[in-house]
Amino acid sequence: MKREGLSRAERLSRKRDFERVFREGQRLDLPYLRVIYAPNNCDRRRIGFAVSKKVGKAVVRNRIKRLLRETFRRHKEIFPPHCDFVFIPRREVAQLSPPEIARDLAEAFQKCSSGSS
RNA sequence: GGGGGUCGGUCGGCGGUCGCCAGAGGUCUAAGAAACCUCUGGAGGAAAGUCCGGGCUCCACAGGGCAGGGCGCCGGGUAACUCCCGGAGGGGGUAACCCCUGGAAAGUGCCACAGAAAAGAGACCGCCCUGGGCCCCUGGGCCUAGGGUAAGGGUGAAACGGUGGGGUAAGAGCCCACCGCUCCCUCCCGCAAGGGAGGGAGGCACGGCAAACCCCGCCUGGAGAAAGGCCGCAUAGGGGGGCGCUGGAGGGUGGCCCGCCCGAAGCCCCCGGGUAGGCCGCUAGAGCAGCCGGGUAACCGGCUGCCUAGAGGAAUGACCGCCACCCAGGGGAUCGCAAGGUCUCUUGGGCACAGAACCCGGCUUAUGACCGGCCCUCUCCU
RNA sequence: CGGGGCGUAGCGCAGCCUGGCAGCGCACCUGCCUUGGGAGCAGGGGGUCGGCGGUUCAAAUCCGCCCGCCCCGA
Repeated sequence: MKREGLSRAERLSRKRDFERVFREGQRLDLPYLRVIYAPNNCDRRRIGFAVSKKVGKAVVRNRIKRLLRETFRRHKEIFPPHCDFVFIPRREVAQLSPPEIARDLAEAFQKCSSGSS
């Protein structure tokens, strides 16, 4: 598999996958983004989106998903392995760039893992 | 040159790094899947809102009536339309041009406030006549009762033709002339809505609102791609209730009735329980481009060429560089008396609205900028 | 994909169907009462009727289009 690729196998596409993450997952909050993640039993990280219509029109929602997908694709190493992630963004995400989001997420995951260990 | 009207077109280009979706081919493999490689294709004029109209699919056929809903000058276009084109009448604008459209002499209803009166008119003030009383006194004034009067005043969005004359106690289409209006007839033009001309009748009746009920005419069965079809899995069987067992329960998707069809022994409802995975539908079509022909036009016909996203928790992207385009500031060159124009360099900023979810035709709404055609108007020069 | 509801004063709501006055409660302001406050009493101010058009003499109300919020069904 390509290191910086993002194929369909790396995405969540079933209602029951989403429901499992929401039910069993941990929360990670940024001012502009909430990530819920839970361990899965496959050998890779998978992502999914829950973007409310309140965030914006279809163009804005699509842009947010693309930015977050790009962030994940370029910086998979900062995410915990063997987990499913659901991103719940706020509208401010549309104004950010992938490196900024990656920096904030890396910091947050760092703090989270050091706090739990 | 300025302002305006109208019709149409375009959505930036090139390159780089890392990626996404679909299809085809290949590598690998016993085969398939996965993975990887190559090639090709990959958002819009509104893809939007979901406001109309169709196609398609299912409901036996999509049949009749009622209810409900929609539309409304005339003719044409179309698969169809509430859309489009052409015309008619009315209104607005100097004009190009734009906007509006059945019936109020079938009925019902409403027209607040103000005003005397608001719709088969109406007497508040005023004007006039008559009776009575009082006052100055051959005439009038004031008060009062009855009557006449729609010319004048004032109210209102709206007050039941206008001007002039006759007439009268005062007035009034009461009568007359002209203008306006209504109805009828004939002729001409037009498919028609309607227009024009001529003649006749009528003193004039018919206020407004149907985006109030309504009347008239026309259209309209229902649901929607989670339509629908195939495969797989499941439909175990627990509890309660109802109606039937042979001219018949019940069912066949929309409100009712009829009709029609299925249904001969079971069927229906509620609680509880189970399922919600894959494939097809899914993109070649009222298709797009060019040319020719018909038509004032919308549009139609013929020929040739082309294949142009099709998928899900959702692809068409992220970040750079260069060049275009627009705006603002500064520098230079040049034309000009000047305002300013043209070219060039540079700095900064801008480059909208918006993302296919079965497919088309429209409507509506959101939008930065550029390009082009035609037309109107004002100003200047020759 | 289909359907429904709401938007009126700072807040919560009537009025809309059947068109002419925009109203109610709480809150706010002023005065009285009280040593002061609260309560009470009396008086008062405040609304582009979500926006833009249209019909009408007249629109919160009727008819279009748009905006925002909320809720259903498959």
